[in-house]
Amino acid sequence: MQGEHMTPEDPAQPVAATQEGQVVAGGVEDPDDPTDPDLPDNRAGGTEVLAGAQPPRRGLDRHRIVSTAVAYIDEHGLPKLSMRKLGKELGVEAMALYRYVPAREDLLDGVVDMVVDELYADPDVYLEPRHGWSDYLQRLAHGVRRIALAHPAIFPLVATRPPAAPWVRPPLRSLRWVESFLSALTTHGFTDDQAVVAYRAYSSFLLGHLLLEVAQRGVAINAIDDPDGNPDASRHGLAGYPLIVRLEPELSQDETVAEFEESLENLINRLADMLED
Amino acid sequence: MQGEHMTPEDPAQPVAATQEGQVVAGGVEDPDDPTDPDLPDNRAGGTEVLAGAQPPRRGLDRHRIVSTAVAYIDEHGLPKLSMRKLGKELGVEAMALYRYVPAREDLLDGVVDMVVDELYADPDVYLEPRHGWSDYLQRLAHGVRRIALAHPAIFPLVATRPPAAPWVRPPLRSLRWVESFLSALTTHGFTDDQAVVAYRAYSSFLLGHLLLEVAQRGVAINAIDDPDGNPDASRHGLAGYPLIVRLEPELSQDETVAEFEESLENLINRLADMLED
DNA sequence: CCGGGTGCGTTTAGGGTGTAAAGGCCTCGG
DNA sequence: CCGAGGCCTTTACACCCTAAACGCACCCGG
Repeated sequence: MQGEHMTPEDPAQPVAATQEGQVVAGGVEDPDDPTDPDLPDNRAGGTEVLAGAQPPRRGLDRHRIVSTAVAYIDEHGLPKLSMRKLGKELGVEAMALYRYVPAREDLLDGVVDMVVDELYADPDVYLEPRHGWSDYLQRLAHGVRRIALAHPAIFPLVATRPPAAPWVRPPLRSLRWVESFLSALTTHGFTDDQAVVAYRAYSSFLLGHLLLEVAQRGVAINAIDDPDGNPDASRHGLAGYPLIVRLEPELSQDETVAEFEESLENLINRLADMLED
Repeated sequence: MQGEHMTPEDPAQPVAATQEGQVVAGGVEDPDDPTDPDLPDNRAGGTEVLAGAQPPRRGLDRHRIVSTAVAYIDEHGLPKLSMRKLGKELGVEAMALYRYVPAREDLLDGVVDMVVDELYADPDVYLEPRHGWSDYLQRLAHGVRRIALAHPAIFPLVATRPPAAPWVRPPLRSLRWVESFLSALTTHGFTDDQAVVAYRAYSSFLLGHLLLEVAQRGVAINAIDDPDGNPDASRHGLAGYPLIVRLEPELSQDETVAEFEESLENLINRLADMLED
């Protein structure tokens, strides 16, 4: 769009300048932007975490259960997951799962943890900052975004589920990443207080943006899955909302990539300003 | 995601002390900051959205059902709500509800809508900007925050549930507020594009921040509700995280009010800058 | 006055869910 | 060879959502 100031601090930005700008005419919303580098389909390295052995082997263990649950939720959505279905998926009776998983709630915790742990397998995200703190934040944000887009049905759980360390405000799932974050900042000029402030601002921005993005994506996907949604049906009671009607082209445009980039950059700039004071 | 706040029928009550309220000590501070103006207990005026007739009258209608559901979720948490329980609450069999509510999912939509509609009853939030656009944004943000804090167990639904107009990106629940937002900005110097950009940035900031805040609040409340949480248990595997341990005082401090204020102000400044270019 | 709708709540029923408890099978170590 | 676990299945219970049929009380036109 317009003003596009990258952080001058680090020319080796992991993400090239977003210059998609081109939009499919007719206001049609195609959620799969082929230029979005965080979309799973556009990822180069085939990082298939789930080693789907097609024949339902007889070896049952917690990891296999949880990863099957992840795949099942990815495919059918969270509400469809039940112990019985998951058992069937594994060629086993529901009760067998209870030898490895104490309860359904616990299973969901495991699902969240496993998905969050995909960050460790992401070659573009470093646990330790190698090219400065702002590069670190950029990479981490895109890594988390990749996870969100890869598991849109699971990501809301990350935000909703009670966290591991309740006394961390705001709480995030992975203590290891909190530690990594704080370390990256405190070793790069941030005071303790500044690092904590930065952590709060960063995590709430990231969560909010991705949750919204995933929600709208889920809707689009649901619409495909469940094609009773007449496209004109949503336009029904729009009589009283002239501005929404007028701005429909802009509103229905998928600017999530650009908006994400811009907000992230702004946040980082804000943190940089904080550093100078 | 448990809630413990009563419906604000009687705001004159000071901090509500739960009967089983053995206060859990430990690192978690008291989440009820008596200086936070958005907390329901610190609110002055009476916002009696829920007309709760104490005796279970025989008149059944959709509004009464939904508002009872809101109260029930506020008190017992979302997972405890079932048609049977809600029926019992209303002195009626579960199936009776189906004359007014097509299904449970629909009921939850109604719950979200009712909670969002509390904005209209908020005397401090104007549908039209009276003191400039930035005052409008401030008031709106605090109004939404008040709702989130009044219904911590319900607010995650607002973010999670598929929206009314899927083609609005990002989608928010209330078309009326989207319209109001766009109107406020476009009549105060914003171009159409700028207004849409502002809408995106604003809504994702607000959602992210409040979701995080409500989640951490829910945790603290859960700890009271369900006192199996040994305060030392959270400190279990903290051996490998020296920074978290060192920054524990800062991290466990409840800075949500200040952080909210600061982020909101920063966002508004950013929008103001956009206006000048 | 009456008799049939009509609105509203209840009963019944069927399939689904989480999970506690007990029962079978099969493979090991002594 | 035999007992002991480990691993999975069976059974059972309580609860869930909801479709369908049923009663009951009212109202309203004849």
